[in-house]
Amino acid sequence: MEYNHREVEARWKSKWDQDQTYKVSNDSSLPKFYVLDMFPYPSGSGLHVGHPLGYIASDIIARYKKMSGFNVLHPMGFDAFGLPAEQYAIQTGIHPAESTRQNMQRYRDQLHNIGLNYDWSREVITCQPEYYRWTQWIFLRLFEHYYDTSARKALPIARLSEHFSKRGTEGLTAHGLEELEFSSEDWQQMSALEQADVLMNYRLAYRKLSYVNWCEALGTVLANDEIKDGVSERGGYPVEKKPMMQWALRISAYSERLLRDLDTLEWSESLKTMQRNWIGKSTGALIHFKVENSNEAIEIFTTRPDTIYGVSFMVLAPEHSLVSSLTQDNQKEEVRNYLDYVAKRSDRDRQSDQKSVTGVFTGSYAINPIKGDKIPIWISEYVLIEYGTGAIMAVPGHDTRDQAFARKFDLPIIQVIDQSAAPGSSIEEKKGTLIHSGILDGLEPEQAIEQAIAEVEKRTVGKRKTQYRMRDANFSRQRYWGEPFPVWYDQEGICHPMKDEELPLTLPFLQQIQGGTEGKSPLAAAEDWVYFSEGNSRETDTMPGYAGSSWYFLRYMDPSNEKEFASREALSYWQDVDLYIGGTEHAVGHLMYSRFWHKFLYDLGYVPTIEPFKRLVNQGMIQGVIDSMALIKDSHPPEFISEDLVGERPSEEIAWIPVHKDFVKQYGSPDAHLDKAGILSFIKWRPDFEHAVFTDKNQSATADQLSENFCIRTRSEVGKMSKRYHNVVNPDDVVEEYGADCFRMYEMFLGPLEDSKPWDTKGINGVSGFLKKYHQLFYDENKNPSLDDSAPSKEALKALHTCIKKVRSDLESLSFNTSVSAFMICVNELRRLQCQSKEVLLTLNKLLAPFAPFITEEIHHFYGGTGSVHHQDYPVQDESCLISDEINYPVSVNGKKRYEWIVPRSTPQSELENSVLQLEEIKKWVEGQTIKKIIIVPGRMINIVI
RNA sequence: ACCGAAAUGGCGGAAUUGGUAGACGCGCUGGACUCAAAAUCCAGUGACCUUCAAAGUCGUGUGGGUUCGAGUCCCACUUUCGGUACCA
Repeated sequence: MEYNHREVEARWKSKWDQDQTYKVSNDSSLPKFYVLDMFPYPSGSGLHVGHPLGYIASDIIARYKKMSGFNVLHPMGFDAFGLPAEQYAIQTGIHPAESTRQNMQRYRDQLHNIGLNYDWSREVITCQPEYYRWTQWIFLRLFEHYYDTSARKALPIARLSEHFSKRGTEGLTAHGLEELEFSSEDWQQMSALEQADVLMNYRLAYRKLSYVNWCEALGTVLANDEIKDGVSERGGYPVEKKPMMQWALRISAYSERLLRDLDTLEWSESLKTMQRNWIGKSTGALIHFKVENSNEAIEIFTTRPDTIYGVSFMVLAPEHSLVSSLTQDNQKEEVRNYLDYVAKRSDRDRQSDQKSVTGVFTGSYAINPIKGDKIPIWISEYVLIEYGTGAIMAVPGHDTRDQAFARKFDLPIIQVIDQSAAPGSSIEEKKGTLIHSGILDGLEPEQAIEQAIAEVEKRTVGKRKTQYRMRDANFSRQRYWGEPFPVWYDQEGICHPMKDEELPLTLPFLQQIQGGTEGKSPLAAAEDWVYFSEGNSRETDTMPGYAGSSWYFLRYMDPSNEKEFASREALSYWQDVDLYIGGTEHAVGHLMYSRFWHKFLYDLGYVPTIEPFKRLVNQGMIQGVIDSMALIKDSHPPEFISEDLVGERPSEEIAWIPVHKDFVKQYGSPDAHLDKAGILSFIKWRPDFEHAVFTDKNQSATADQLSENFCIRTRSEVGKMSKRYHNVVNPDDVVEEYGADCFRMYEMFLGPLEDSKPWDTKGINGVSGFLKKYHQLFYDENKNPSLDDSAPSKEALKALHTCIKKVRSDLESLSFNTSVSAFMICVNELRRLQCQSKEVLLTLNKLLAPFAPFITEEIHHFYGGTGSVHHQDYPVQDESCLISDEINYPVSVNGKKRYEWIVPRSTPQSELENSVLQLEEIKKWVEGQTIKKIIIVPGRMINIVI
């Protein structure tokens, strides 16, 4: 009998909705388990087959845990504020709220189709005022707190004002941007604005001058990503580094805790390493270098104070505040030209392009505070203003970048460590003995570092410092589609928080969304909203995408609470996320910000755990294949040629035009090409190429004149699946053709969850065939039950329990691909055995339920099961069914396998050793040789060494 | 450039602590059924050598190393993917 997935799946989908099969209660005596997916941004191209990979995995785990006796929270929502909706609005005039609403509905339908067991009543949407009210509320808490370095936690800012009025900055233990020093009298005499500025220096949410990539033509700030060769990727407009007052979050205050608490998490070592490197803790010294003939000093941070005698020049970042004052008249022109050049380069370019070393001399000199010599001060793009102090002491003898710079500009390279005793070590390794280094001579680098720090501290020209690479997070966006800041500025420019009861501050509706000029945000256009009362004005920047996503997992615990972001009871029951699954692209950004917010909320006593995500797994990306046709540049009429004809043509003569995947024959294979029909579809899609000429091996003609056997090959590359490349594969199409069960199992079967892999539908027939065979086990030709109550055979029980054991251990390690193959092996075996035992097959049906929720629910009810199959107990293996009486030993000679030897399990080792040499197949290999030893690994293998 | 990951048949991938490389599936080849095709079922399928078979040799990105034994551990490299702070 044929299994009709369309009918069965539609029926159970609505039955599950109706019965609220997946509704989760906070009121339960059962132990909790919280499985979370990274919620999607609802983009205009819909869900593609890559998204569900992680969702299916978490769904299987959620169902498995539920069947194992847990109360499982498995929610879904939308990260609904974001740039694409805003850009779409600018292009089309459709309001982001509207396009986002439509996209979300499409996503919901798609997710529903896959049979995911979300409790949709807990849906969280970041762009809704009911939600972002609490995002704003958390922002106000950040604004109202500072980080106390002694208490090692966030404390109310009011304590600071109190401290200042009593003692000034004396004994201050607050994490600040700049080190300030003033007395209590100074504080009393400050104006309200001055006091506000001082406090701003310590708030966890604060305003500071930051550099952004400003594009005047687009009226917006750009990400480094959006800049190519110094101009905007979109439109090719000039981009400049512009200083602007921006909100920032003081994540740097939490560096040490973010670093230390990584040890408590069940995350992959590689991911923890990435976070550790991102935090980038390093110890060293801050050292001041006086500028010759000036009162100025340059502050630098170095991890290698031991090499201070090797400093032969200093380098400032081009944006460094001392650049203009240190530039001598005769260098002015050159410096200005250089700054113009640097302004056009992104941070990425500046770091990655290390072959072309650039820089300019300021004309000024600094004095080495230990050695006392005079050294030139240069400016170079390889020093970044955002890292450290934005200035370095250059030691070309022991730093490769400094060395490249010294070579290029012919500056002295001084060796201060004799590394001859450690051959093969790089110049940067801390191996050898200090030389030419005065008081440090003869020391090893590690000792010399300590000695040098002691020396600079003694001379009060510097001090020991632990530095973190992680910078404070920029929290302002000059965008419309984001959370408004719940603050306002008075006439003096003092920033005031709104009251909690005034929240939410809703985003005003703008008919036209436009980038401003000179850094103004689109919200500036909503004048009634901005100037809400006489002399006062609102902040016109909005919060970035990660604001809403930094705490959404807490809201799922109590999504409709209007009094709190979540109740104490809900928080104390659900605690934290037990398993979090999402893409590796969030490895540092989102995961670091969420951890920071969570720790802050912990400090304030709102959440019970120090970390939000106990176990985390990054699923790999499912990539698409991007097919492009070769267009000869500047050809008239435009000429496309087959990929195999491109041959030796220089790459600058060819433009690669992406082709919609639906036009491509043999899509995803090495033989991918367009035939005549494909070309006709292509010109219908791209009418601008209507008169183009297409050339393959045999002919060259316009579209309508092509012969039937025409074949133009395309270039295929693996890349992101995205609307931009016209290669999005919609899960709905796969579900329609093969069913959700099949789609789910096929995605899992593709390979390990954590690996990236290109999408390919070719193998899906294997899983589809499996489900058909599975179905046939339960039904005879007349749709009647084919199972009975007969006692199962020993072989059938062994097949079943082998499968249970494998699947259970695979579920714990999230190895879904091998559990699918375990099911295949089991079903093949039970078919071969013609097993008709209810005991075996209905147990197998429960085992498969988390993977294939529809077909198993159908079978469960067909055999009179009550309730949902998804509420049954998950099968447990019976080890006694698994033991075999024989062992199959591979017998190797010198590590090369020569024979397979089956012996009874009970054979003692001594007997194995004696009789293995009597085997005919082994004798011929060892005859006449001296046997050195025989290695027997019990139950595993035997190796004879000669 | 820096940080992280990956590389195994024609393809996706499998392989407890180092212990039978290629499970499972796709594809392909041959056969059965059929007038024929599709579907289904059965058998074969890493490469080389060999008339066939048996047997053998080689084989997990490249080059070295450790070991009785290396896909797995160590060193050096190549390529691809993700991230690098305003894409999400």
